[in-house]
This record gives sequence, structure tokens and C-alpha cells, in this order.
Amino acid sequence: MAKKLTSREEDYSKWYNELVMQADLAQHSDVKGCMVIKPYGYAIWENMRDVLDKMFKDTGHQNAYFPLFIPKSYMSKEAKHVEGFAKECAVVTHYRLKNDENGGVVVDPDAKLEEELIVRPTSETIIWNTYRTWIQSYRDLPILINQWANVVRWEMRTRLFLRTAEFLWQEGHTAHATKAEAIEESEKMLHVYASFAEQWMAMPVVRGVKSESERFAGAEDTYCIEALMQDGKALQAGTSHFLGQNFAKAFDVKFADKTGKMEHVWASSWGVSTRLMGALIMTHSDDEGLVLPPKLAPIQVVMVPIYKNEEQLNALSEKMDELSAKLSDLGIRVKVDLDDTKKPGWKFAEYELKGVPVRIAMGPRDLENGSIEVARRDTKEKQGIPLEGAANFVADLLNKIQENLFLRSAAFRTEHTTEVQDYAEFKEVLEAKGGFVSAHWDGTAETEEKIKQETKATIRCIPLDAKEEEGKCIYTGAPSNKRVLFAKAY
RNA sequence: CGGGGCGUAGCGCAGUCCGGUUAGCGCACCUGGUUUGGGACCAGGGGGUCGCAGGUUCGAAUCCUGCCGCCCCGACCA
Repeated sequence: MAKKLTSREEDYSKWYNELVMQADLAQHSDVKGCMVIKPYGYAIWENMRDVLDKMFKDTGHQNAYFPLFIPKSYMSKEAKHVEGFAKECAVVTHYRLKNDENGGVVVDPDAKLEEELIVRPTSETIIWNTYRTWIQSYRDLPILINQWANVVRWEMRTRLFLRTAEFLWQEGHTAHATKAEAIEESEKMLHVYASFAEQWMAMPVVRGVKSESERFAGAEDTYCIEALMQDGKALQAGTSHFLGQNFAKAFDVKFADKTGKMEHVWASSWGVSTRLMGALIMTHSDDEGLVLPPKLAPIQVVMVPIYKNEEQLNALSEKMDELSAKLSDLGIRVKVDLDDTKKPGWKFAEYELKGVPVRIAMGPRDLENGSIEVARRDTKEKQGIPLEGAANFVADLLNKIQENLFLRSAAFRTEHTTEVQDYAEFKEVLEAKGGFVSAHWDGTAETEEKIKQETKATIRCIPLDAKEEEGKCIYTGAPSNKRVLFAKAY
């Protein structure tokens, strides 16, 4: 019986949900809005995490860990911050249960907390409250810290990986002596995210800055990377914030500069989450299942034997182990699937569903000819090649697949990025084609809001590389000097 | 919070309108055998508080009342 996915064309949203569950990446948990990340999904996340962690360390950051719980009062110290997060905070009010007469448990009313604790939706407040005790002098700066953690945002509507009530992420929190340095840091990390997305996830992104209304609660500027999904909707894949002195002022974090003058510290924060999993899935996958870029695939090459009897299996197994060892020596993650309870056809379909980039099949014919069959997941092409030299061929093929996935999604994005001159055209493109729509905007939140109300499209970002260009706002006709990117977004 | 849908075996579902033997099907699972170049086949087998609580009835998965939970679409958001 074939597991058949709903096609993307038929129902993109359904396709995504089925894919996540059938490829064994995650499932809904018993708790509303929360997911269980299954081993195969978690393995992909671990790969992402490891690469990012190294990139952070290579740029001078260290890991640390701060509490899950934040005293309620901290949340209100930065006005915009509380406004942004208050509506989605989980609150801990008690610290103990007790048995009730029916054999169950109830919250012990005597165990009420003096001050409620917020389950962190992000850690700026608790971290800045801590930084106060770390920083006295310019000599204590900069502080370049990253934390891997889970956070909770009580979203009304959730989707596996894209928006869950609890999610895994990393959050960098840095403290600097000067404004320029803090800005430089937030821009630097944006570029770290962008190169991760492009070089590892094979996902092209637009680097930009958010408009005021899309800005992080408490930031002076929010930089972001925006990716385009196959259904023409944009996905914010990572953000990096220049926080100015907002949190330093809210938590009274000052340092003595070289002249002995006390000054508030400048800050940045930046994060990516398990949402990147959603981005990865939606960027490359097809109606047959997941398509993973080789650099992040838990299994890069799978080998499937085809045999009629035990002698054949033994002979194949020997050859496959040899090839497997050669591939491992080249640093390739390879699996030899000798499971006798599943037929080759089943395995082919299964590994396609799971997005394994390269499949090698080897049967009696190959034993005779000294050959193997190599199939690539991205194009579904199959070819026979000599066993001799196969390891290098496969290593090379993995690179080609990685490159092809990037080029393919880059071409899709180019195809789905449209410059428009007026509002009629804007609406038409949005409706008929979707994708990024590049248009002039008068720079006001009112216009942005009206366009959002009328079309559901928001300003994804003002691209960092937007060229100076005289134009008129598509909505109000007011002068504008650069184009911004609009899209319907996740 | 508005609209829709669903809750029956590990998963996916039928049965509910119109109450009536022992609650059924597909996949998965177990045993044996034949198979293996694109999701094999045959035979046998195990597995159920029908979401929860009340009620009506000789009898409830099915009717009534209340509750709970989840999913999808929208508003909100990374």
C-alpha cells in the first residue's frame, strides 16, 4: 500500500502537514500547540544546531544558560517589550500539587507564588538583569553570549515547526560599549544567518531590515532574512536586532568608559529557531516527500541490496560494506539497509519520502557487471556507474545536489519576485502569482497597515541592497527613494 | 476569539441519521511459508473503558444533556 501525499497543488498546507508526519519528523503532542520532534527530525535540527554553533563560536561567541522562568515584573520594565509579548505568555502561579479525594491531584492553593513567573518567550529581560551584575567598566565589554534553549509563546494557532507554542532556538545577547559596535554585531550575525541559510540549507534569502511595525518589541532596528516558499508565501527565517540602549536603560546596566563617565550599554540580540526546519522542508520538498540538502541530511547516502537468496545477499553485503567504508572515509554519512523484512521497492519509496539525497541500489546484475545504480533525490535521475571509483563519484554528486537545490530555489525566487509600478498591478501580481513584490512605499505605518488590510500582504523587509531609485508610493503616490519587498507571509 | 470538522485497536477510517447477535475494514503487529531491480502474496493469530460524565431504554458507539480534547480555515504572531 502506497503512502500517498496530498500534492502541493491540491492543498499546500495539507501537503506540508502530511509530509512532516509521514517523513517522521514530528507529530502533534498531547499538549495543544506543542509538538514531539521525532528522532529523524531532531537529527536534522542537530545538524543545523551544530553548524550554527560553530559559526557563532568562530565569530567569538560563547554559550551560556539562563533560567526558563522570568519574574513577572521583569517583563514590564521595557514598555514595548511587554506590549509585544504579554498576550502570549505562559504564567506559573503555584509551585506544588496535592492529592485530592478522588485520587487525582489539584493545585495546592497554599502554594501560591509571591510573584508569578513567566515562562520565557525570549530572554532579553532576565539576561539584561543579569548583565547588570557583570558589567562595570568598558573592560567588561563586549559580552558575546549565545544560549540554546526552548521558549514558549502561547500562539492562538500553531503549525508543526513553523509556529508552535514551545519551540527550540538559539538567542544571542550581546553587550557593547558603543552604538556602532552593537550595530556592527547585529549586522554581522544577520550575515552569519544568511550564509547558513544559503550555504547549508541551500535556501536563498533576502537580507533586509524590518519596517517599524514589523520590528521586534524593544528593538531600534530588526534585521532579517526572508525566504520564499514554494507556495509563494514568504517566511521570516531569522532575525537580528539592534536594541540600542533600551534594555540597558530598563535594567540600569551602565559602564564606566575610559574617561570614567557612566554610560548605558548598547545591545544586540539575534535568533533562529526550529522554524528553520519548516523553511527547509518547504523550500525543497516535492510531492514524493522530503528533499534534503546533502549538507544537512542525517543520512546522505543509503544503500539498498536487491537479492534472491542468502548467497547473493552476502556477496552484496560485502561489496556494500566496502563502498560504505570508502564513503565514510570521505566524511559521508551513509547507511546500508540490510533489513530483510522490507522489499527494495518499499525502501526506495521510504527513503524518497525521507529525502535521502543519494540512493545506491545493488543487485545480482551489478555483481556480475561490477556496477551500481545511483539515484539522486532532487531530480529523481538514475544511472548505472562502475563500482570502481564510485565513492568519489558519489561525493561529487552530493556537492552537485547541494548546488542544484540552491540554484533551483534561487531560480524559483527570481521567477517569483516582481517589480510593480502601481497598486492595481501590485494586487494583480499578489493574487495571480504570489511571491515577493517589489514596490515603492511612502515609509509610513498607516500605508503599510492599509495595504495589509486590503491585500493581506506585509512588508517583509527593506532589502539591504535596495538601490536608490526615485519613485512614487504605490498606495499614496508620495515620493519614495527605494523599493521594499511585500509578500503574504507565514 | 469567530467559522468548520473530528474524537471507535498503534495509525487511518466505516458504522451513528433510523438503538437490537460476539463493534467492523485497511495499514501496522505476531507465526509459518513463498517472494525480493519501484511501496509482495497466501494462510493463521493477537489487540477495543467506542473522548469523559450523567440521563432515557428491556437494550446505547448509535438518542438526550453537560463537559473535555484536538485538527483545519480566519484574526494574532518567529
